[in-house]
Parts: sequence; C-alpha cells; structure tokens
Amino acid sequence: MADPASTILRKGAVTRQKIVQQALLQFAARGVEAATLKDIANGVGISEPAVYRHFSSKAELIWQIFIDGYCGLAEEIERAAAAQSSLRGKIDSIIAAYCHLHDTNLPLFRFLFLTQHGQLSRMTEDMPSPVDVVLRVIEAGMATGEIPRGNATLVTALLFGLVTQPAVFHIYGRLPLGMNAYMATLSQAAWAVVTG
Amino acid sequence: MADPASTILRKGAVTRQKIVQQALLQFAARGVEAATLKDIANGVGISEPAVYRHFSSKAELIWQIFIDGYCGLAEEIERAAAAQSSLRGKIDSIIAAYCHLHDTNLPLFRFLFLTQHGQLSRMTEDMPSPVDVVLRVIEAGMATGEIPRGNATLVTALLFGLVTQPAVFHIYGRLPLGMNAYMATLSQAAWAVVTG
Amino acid sequence: MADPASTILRKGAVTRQKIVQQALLQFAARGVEAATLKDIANGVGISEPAVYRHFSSKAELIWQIFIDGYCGLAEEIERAAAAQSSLRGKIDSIIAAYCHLHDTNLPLFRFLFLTQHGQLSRMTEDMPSPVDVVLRVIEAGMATGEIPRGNATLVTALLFGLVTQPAVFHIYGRLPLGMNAYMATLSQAAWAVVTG
Amino acid sequence: MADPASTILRKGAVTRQKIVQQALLQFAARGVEAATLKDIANGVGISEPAVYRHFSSKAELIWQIFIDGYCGLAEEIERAAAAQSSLRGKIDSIIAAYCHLHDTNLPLFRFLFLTQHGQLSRMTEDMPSPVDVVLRVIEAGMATGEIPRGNATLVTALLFGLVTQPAVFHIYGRLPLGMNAYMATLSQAAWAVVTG
DNA sequence: CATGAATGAGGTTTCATTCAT
DNA sequence: CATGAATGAAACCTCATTCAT
Repeated sequence: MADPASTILRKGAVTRQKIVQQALLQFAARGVEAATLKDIANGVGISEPAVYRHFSSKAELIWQIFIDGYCGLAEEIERAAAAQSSLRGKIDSIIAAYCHLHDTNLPLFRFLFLTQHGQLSRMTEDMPSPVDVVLRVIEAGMATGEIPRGNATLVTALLFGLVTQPAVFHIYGRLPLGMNAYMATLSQAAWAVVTG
Repeated sequence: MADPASTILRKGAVTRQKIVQQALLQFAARGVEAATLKDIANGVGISEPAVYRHFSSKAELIWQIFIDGYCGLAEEIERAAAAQSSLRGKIDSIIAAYCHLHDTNLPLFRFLFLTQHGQLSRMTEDMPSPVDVVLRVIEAGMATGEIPRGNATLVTALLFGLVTQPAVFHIYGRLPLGMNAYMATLSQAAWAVVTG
Repeated sequence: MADPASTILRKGAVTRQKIVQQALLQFAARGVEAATLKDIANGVGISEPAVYRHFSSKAELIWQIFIDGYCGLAEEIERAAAAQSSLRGKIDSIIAAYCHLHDTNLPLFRFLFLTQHGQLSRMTEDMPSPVDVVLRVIEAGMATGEIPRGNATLVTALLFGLVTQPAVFHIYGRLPLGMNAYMATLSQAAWAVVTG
Repeated sequence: MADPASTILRKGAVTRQKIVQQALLQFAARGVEAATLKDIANGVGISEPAVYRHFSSKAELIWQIFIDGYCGLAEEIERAAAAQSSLRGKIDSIIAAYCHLHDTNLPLFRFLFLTQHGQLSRMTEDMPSPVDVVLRVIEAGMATGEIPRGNATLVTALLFGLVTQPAVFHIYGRLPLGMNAYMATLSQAAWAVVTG
C-alpha cells in the first residue's frame, strides 16, 4: 500500500509552499523590505498569524526561502556538472541549469542572485553553495591543465557575472527574451573567459 | 585673486554633500530601506527635519544620489572612451574607470550597481547612462569589424557582469583585494568576450 | 430566546463605537484638526494603531462619523415629516428632531453643522441629506399653495439658519438653555419665514 | 506740504496688508489649521521669518485678522443702524452691510462667520461686536414696542442665522448668486422673525 | 486551531518658530 | 534687515508580532 504521506502533501505543507511562492512574488515585485507579511498572507488567502504556524518570523521566512533555493540549486548544478566529463561540458551544463531556473522560476532567480545576496553572510561552511560548486570545477580544470592557472575565485566571479547581468538587463527590458535564448552566447563567452 | 564664492562652498551645499556621503555609508551598511533618515541625520550631526531643507523626501534623496552618480559615471567613461582610438583601448579605459570608482568610492559603487539598480526604471532616454556608453562602443566595434557582429546589448550585459560580480565577491570576502588588483584579468576577459 | 449575537455587539463593534464617541468629544472640544488620534485612542483606552483596525485613516474616521450622522439624521427627519400631514406639522417635527439631536448628542450636532460641513463637498447625489428633505418639504408646500412661491432653496437655507445659529450662540454662552427650550420660538419664526 | 505718511502707506504696512489678504485666501481655501505660514509667505512673495516682523505668531495673525474684521464690521453696522430711525430701516441697513461684506470680501466673511467663530471666546466685553450691535437694536425695538417682547438674544441669533446660512449654501453651490441678490428676501424674513 | 483585535516600536514628514549670516 | 538653515515637537501611519477568543 502506498503511504499517503509520500504521494499527497499534507495540508500544512501545501500552505507552506503557497506562502513561499507568494512571498517570492512580493519580494520580486516590491523588494524584500517593502513586502509585508500582511500582503503575503492576503495573497495566500490566510490570516497574518497563520504565517507564524509555518515560519517563526519574517527573517526566518526569508532565510528559509533563500537557503532552500540556494542549496537546492547547488545540488542541482553539482549533479549537472558530475554528469559531464569534460570541463566545457560541465560549464555548459551549469549555465544551462541557471538559464533554466531563470526561465522557469524568475522570482526565485531574482531573489537569489539580484536582491538577496545579503543572506549570504549567514551561510556557513557546511552548506552547499553554487559558488563553491563552480569554484571547485574551475580549480579542477586548472589542476588538470585544461585551462590556464589563475585566480580561480576571480574566474568564478566572472562566470557568475556572465549569468547574472543579462538577468538584470532582462528586468529593465533591454534583453527581452528568456535566458535560454542567450545560452549559446553565454557558453561561448564563459569558455573564452576561462581559457583566457 | 580668485573669488571666494567660486572656491568655497556655501554652508548649505556643504551640508548637502555631507548628507549624500552619510546616506551612501548607511545605504551600503544596512540597505536603502533599513537606513533611516534619523541615522543619516545623526551621522551628519543635524536634526532629522534639516534633511528636508535639501531633499524633499527620502525617495528624492535616493534618486538624486543615484542619478548624480550614474550620470556622472556615464560622462566619465564617455570621456575615457573618447580618449582612446582603438576598441581595446576604449574597453580598458572604461574598465579602469569602474575599478577606480570601486576602489575610491566603494559605497557609491555598491549603491549604483548592487543595491539600487531599481532606480533604473525611473531613468529617461535623455539621461546619459553608462550602459548606453558601453553599448555604443560595442556597436561601433561591430560596425568597423574590429569585433564579430552579434547581439551588442547582450555583449554589453556580459561586460557589466564581468565588472559587477567581482564586486559582489568582494563584499563577502571571497575577493579581498581592491578591483584595481584584478584589472588585468578583467581586461583580458572582456576582450575574450567581445571577440568571441 | 433571542440569539445573543443579535443582542450583544461583537467586541470590535463596541470598540468602534467607543472610538466614534470619543472622537466626537475631541472634535467638539478642540476642533477636528487639533484633535489627535493619540488623544482619541487614549480616551478610549486603546493604542493609537488600534484605531486603524476600524478606520483606515483619520480622514476616513471623520468621513464615517459625518456620513453616518448626516444620513441618519436625514432619514430621521424624513420619517418625522412623513408622519405629519400639514406643512406646519412637518416643519415643527423637523425642528423638534434637530433640537432633540442637539440636546441629546451635542458633540454630534456641532460636528455636523458647525465644524464639519466641509465634508459636504464629498457627498454624492444618492446620499440622503437633511437639506434635501427640508427642500422637498418646502417645494411641496409651494406646489400645494400652502405657502407662497419663492426660491425654495433660499427658504431652506433660512430655516437651517434659524436652527444652527442658536446652537452657535449656545457655544459661547449667550443662550444657556438647551434648544428644546427655544422650540416654540423656533417654530413660530420658521412659520413666519416660510409664509413670508 | 502733505505728509507722505498720510497719503502713501509705508512699505511695512503694505506688506502687512498683503499678508492679511493672503492669509484670508489660504484660510478660506484650506482651513485655518491646514494653511501654513510657509504658503502664506510664499503667496506674498516673502520669506517665512519675514512674517514675524508683522505678527508675533500664527495665533496672533489669526487673532488680528479676526478682531480687525469683527470690530470693523461692528462699527460699520453701528453707523448703518444709527443712520436709520425706524427699526425696520436699521435691520435692513445691517443686512445690507452683511451682504455687501460677503459679496466684496468673501474670504473675510467666511473667516469671520463660518470658520473662525472659535476666536469669539477670546473677545472681551469692551470690544465692539456685531452681535451686541444687533442685540441692542432688537432690545430697543422691544423697549419701544415696535416689536413684541421676547428673548432678544434668541431673536438676534435667529437673525444671524438668516444671514450666515445662505452663505454656507453658497459655498456648496446650492445658492449660486451673491448675497445681494437675496437681500429682499432676507429683509422680509428678518422682519417676519422679529415681529413674530 | 485560526483569526480579529491589539500593541510597541519606529518611520517619514510637517509645522511653527528661532538662529545666524 | 531679510533670509537660508536649522530645530523640537508632534502628527499620522505601518509593520512585525502577540493576545484572546
């Protein structure tokens, strides 16, 4: 017999998920500080105190959304990179994962990379981070000689810049298409950067 | 003998400048929303309402700082680019200008590119923008054949990513040095990106 | 047995009513602008923000009190007039209603007719107004020939003057008694005015 | 040689007069509390502190305007009444003076009778008041038997009501013409009221 | 348990008034 | 002397959070 808990979400978990989604929408639309718990609760269709059944405070809500998304993405690109043997294959897979996240969950992408990197200071060493995943990939490439040696952290920063800045241009309408449309260019640029 | 009025600022202008500097510090330290006019005023050594003698609202203060810094930088890199004849020279000069701004006025750099690009939506066509300056440089390079044709806006976004993301890494201590230290790498990466 | 819900007010409704009463007291004592939400809240025994649970702003509080009182009085004198067949009977009933309101709810009377007729400009056609009730009574009297034809609106204004100005004299101690004491004179004067 | 001071106003007196007129405009437009010294000063074309050269405070400005207008009107209707021998003539002259003030200086009329009767409580016995002028006229009429005996103060209140309420109706557009247009009706109504 | 009601802290802003040039 | 600059007090209002039903 299938365990009901494994197939259907309990009511509480559904509400929690709705809160997260609504919060991301509000955060993207008005900024994290300007978004109020009242608006989030109203958007979900519940009362304000009901939010506290799922998150002990607004800060906790922000932190949970951040850490879930950030670590989730870290694990995802970890898998994506591991599935490729060549360095270029790994980089392309990672870029693809970023573009996919942007195009399928825009509020989360913006929250993670454009508005809430402030949460980064709360992260500890043991939490998986997309930055560390990419950093290790670059370091490995330098170790094997696939790419020239250099400041691996700086190269990692440059790669993140290639992915995040088009998203900023997207916000202000300068790049109207989804990130997926620019993937080939991103891939080429990334390879040009890492190979010097 | 120089007229004193042309060399010394009026008292009001001095206070205004102090408010701008203090506001940038607070904005960088705690975020634009969390920074209060009270703290800014206290930091300057004036009362809260005194700020309103110089800016009609907090939003106006934010906007003025943004537009002054953003347009000022636009004009600066315009000059920097015009002083160079080759495309690579232009790009290097622009990157140098960005790095210089970062290292000499860190709060302003962060305010302009990391925390307050939200103000971009209030900009109008006639305001000079660093993005447009770079975009025209890239378009010119494509027109002369110095670099391969492509989506100039996308390339511009990539270049901005190369410059802004190291600054983000700097905030979280992953890149401890000033941007100036990374300029050679940035220049090389930028050229690699534009030449494909 | 009566349903308790139909006889006792919910806690929220009680607080709302207390706010209205306290606001009227403060408005009458110090003027609408000078009366602060803080004083009103303190008078009720609640905190300042609690007022906003019941009224979305001070202006809304003022407007609600005005419109409730003004339309309520309109309906009351409508009934009072309808219960009388003769024109003089109608006028007397209306005057009696005004005097009764003055003597039983002095703050409301003053608020409606002496300090806040400014709210009149927000009224729309579909809201019942005491002025319109009286105006229709006068027009009917002119139509039936009970009183001579003339500018019905002007006559209505005169009647309102007969009722409101003694209330002003009352404020400054020139007419110490309640309006009820002057009702006979008011009735006689009103009839003299309408009959020319 | 004519003394200049007797023919032309000194600059200070001109400014003072401008302040008074501008204040009346602002008071009429937005209410006494909502009108700010800043707006008044700007309207006159002077700085805020300059107002304090002429009036020691806002309250003093309000009081001066009130007392000048109120006592001035008292003296005017005193003369108007004295010039007539019959009671009806006196009443008509007084009404004419009110209507004239309304039509020629609407802001002052509204300030004196509709918005600032709050100042009345600061008046002392020795200041001439329009109310007292009318009251004495009525008392004299009762003494000579021209009109029936009764509560003279109440009758005075009724007469004031006849004059002030049409002005209220005028504000809200119910009586579009100037008060002068309604003078005949006012006179007739006043006489009807005083004669019972 | 979910919610209407309430709160304490604090924010931006306005205003009458004074200071200092 | 007229004014730009500054201020203290206080107003309205918002928000995250808790209480009590």
